[in-house]
Amino acid sequence: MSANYLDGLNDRQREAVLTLQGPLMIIAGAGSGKTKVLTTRIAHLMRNGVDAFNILSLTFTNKAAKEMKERVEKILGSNEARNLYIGTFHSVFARLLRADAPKMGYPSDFTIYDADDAKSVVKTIINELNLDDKHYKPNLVYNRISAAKNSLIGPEAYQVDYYLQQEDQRASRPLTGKIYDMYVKRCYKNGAMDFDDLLFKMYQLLKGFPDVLAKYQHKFKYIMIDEYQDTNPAQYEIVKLLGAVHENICVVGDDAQSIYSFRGATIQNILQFEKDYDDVKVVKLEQNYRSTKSILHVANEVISKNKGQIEKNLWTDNVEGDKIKLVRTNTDNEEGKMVADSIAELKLRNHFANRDFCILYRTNAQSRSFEESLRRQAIPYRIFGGLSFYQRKEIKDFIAYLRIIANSRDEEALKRIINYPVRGIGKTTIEKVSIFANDQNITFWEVLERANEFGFKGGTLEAIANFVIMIQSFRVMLDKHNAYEVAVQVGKSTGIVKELFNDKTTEGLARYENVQELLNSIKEFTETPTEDGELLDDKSLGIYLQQITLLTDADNTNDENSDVVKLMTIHASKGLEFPVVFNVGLEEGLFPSGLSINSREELEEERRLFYVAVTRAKSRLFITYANSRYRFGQLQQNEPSRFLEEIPEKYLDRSYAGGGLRNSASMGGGGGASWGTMFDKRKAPGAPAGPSRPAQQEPRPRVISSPAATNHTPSANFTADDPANMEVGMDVEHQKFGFGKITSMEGAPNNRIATVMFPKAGGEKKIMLNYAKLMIVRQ
DNA sequence: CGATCAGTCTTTTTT
DNA sequence: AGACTGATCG
Repeated sequence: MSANYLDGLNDRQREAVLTLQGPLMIIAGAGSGKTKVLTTRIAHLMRNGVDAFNILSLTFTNKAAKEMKERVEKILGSNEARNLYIGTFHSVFARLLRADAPKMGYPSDFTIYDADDAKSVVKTIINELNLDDKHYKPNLVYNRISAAKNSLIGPEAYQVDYYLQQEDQRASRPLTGKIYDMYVKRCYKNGAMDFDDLLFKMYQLLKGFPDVLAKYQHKFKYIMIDEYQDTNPAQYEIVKLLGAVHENICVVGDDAQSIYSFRGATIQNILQFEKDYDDVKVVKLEQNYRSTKSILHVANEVISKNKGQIEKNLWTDNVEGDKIKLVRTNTDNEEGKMVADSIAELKLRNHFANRDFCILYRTNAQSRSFEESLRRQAIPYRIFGGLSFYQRKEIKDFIAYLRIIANSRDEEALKRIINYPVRGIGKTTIEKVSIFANDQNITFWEVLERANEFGFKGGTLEAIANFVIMIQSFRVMLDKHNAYEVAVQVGKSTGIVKELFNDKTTEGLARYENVQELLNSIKEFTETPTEDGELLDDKSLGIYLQQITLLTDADNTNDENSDVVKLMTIHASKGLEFPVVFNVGLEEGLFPSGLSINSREELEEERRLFYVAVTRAKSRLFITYANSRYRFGQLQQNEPSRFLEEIPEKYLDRSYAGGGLRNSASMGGGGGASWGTMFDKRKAPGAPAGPSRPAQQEPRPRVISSPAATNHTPSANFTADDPANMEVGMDVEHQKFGFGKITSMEGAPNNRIATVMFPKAGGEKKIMLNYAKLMIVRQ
């Protein structure tokens, strides 16, 4: 009865929680207790008589939604919270669309295409138009389509939009609009929506069907939106429509943490919220409960370099804490080693657990050197992001069967498994089916069903017929059996499970286990009733498929009890916090990304990203960068990131050498051979080697290949030397060309080109030192 | 038809 | 360096 859940709030937080009516904007600085405010506010609404069914709460990740629901339940001490409409934009809209999709000609259990499926459709269309897919890159075209949808521009509008047409002309891809048009029609024919459709179609539904709009306007009397700074125009318009009647809209966000513009998000949504409604109340949460003063100082300094922010002053009562440790290494591998050594040492000296550490990088590709070094130290780790469980090949293959069972129009799924496992339906046949389907304007599946009418004969016809019968038998089964039982049957009938079981390689074993895990997850799903008690029987398969498509890696694998070091991109770390954070790869071209330094807007977004990275840390923060690293197979020399210059020297500790076990960062510069790590990396293949393959107890990292990818090098101790040290007259070794002598040298200091005489490899060759790997044999 | 191999191309972040 | 594609051979 008593509202003692209000007791733990500070004044600002309480004000936000108590403001229930009218438009409200909460500017929530990093670590300011945003989730607490959101959940308490929902609880407070419910305590004040608002029915959970009338509250819509949109979050950025599924995990955040789940967490909020649990916390509301805890505050209220009841399970009423299960009736809240809470989830990501995409998952909530998918659920709403299920009810009304037929109004727009889609099946209610429409398939949701993930980015891979969507790109595949785009590619098919590009090929059908006989366009060169090297000019019309499916990726680029798809991104363009995606951006259009997120701005609510349909194919018709796209093709008459002067500005967009100009852009496509300039990129010499004038037919992009045409592809867009065909893409939309093809998805429709396939009974499928892509990620962006979940927003676009939702908008069209509300716009095109006033009764539906009225229904939801009435239903959602209170709307809350988290991470508002990362919403796009489509989301903005939908929210505006839904909230138009009651105007009880509460948005929460932090303009300083807007990092998703590449996905169509626009920071303008939050900057202009005050102008969108009359009498907007603004509450700023400025007290940070997460980080030390040192960390917060750095964060504030960094973000102050951006222009046009909502004014705020983030402060904390926490201790001063250690200075930020700034560490420079020679190479990316040394960076990895330094981080792993430091983790080992901190565990030893300060009794940190593995789970207290997080390594944050700008791009997924950077994980490699950390994986290697952590393995060498036998420190268990887990990579978040990248492929989600459901995007692994073996899982996607299996799921493709379920998809085609649930929706016979799903051409992408069909093409994926029509010949997996091999059953004699090859490329030529698929091509033919495709052409018939397009000509007759029927689905791929229908052509298969009526294969004899289209002139297929002999073995091919038989193979098709058997396939069709098998899929039909699964569909029949679905009437009396749940999704799990059908899935098990699929595994049996197709022979997939058996095939994987018989593959005794490490990868094969992992794949087999993954499929078993998939079956378990289906079982769990079929045995758990939905939130609003929806009956699951016949529809369950379609709903299951829709849900898993919207899951990300970070959503489902976040078991707090596993004690592992976490690795992820900064984007993926949004909303999380860790006692010790390593922010790595602070180099020009990498962070800020070389693709984002050409406009003020892009650069500022990179800076916000850095701000996000810094504010993830609770007590200790390391920032690292390397003089050189391999990128796309080439050795690159990098300048330190410009962001580092923006941090006042007084907040930095540059003396940290890394782990204390060995000084891995012998300050580059002059002197020839240095590099403490030069030798331990490549224990010659035959050498007795210590823990050559540690970490058996690893928490099953994703299926990664080759633990110790040893290059088959001419010399056992081959090491690429720093180009800066090379001079005319030196004897050198090249991985491919063998031994040679440098006869002359040219080019700019940072891009030197050596002419090398290789007696055994056809004489003189010009070698770009930044790219090729040369080792100095004799100076 | 399908598996293997060499040659080509990429080059940010993700619901 | 790694993924992907196209060509070649069984």
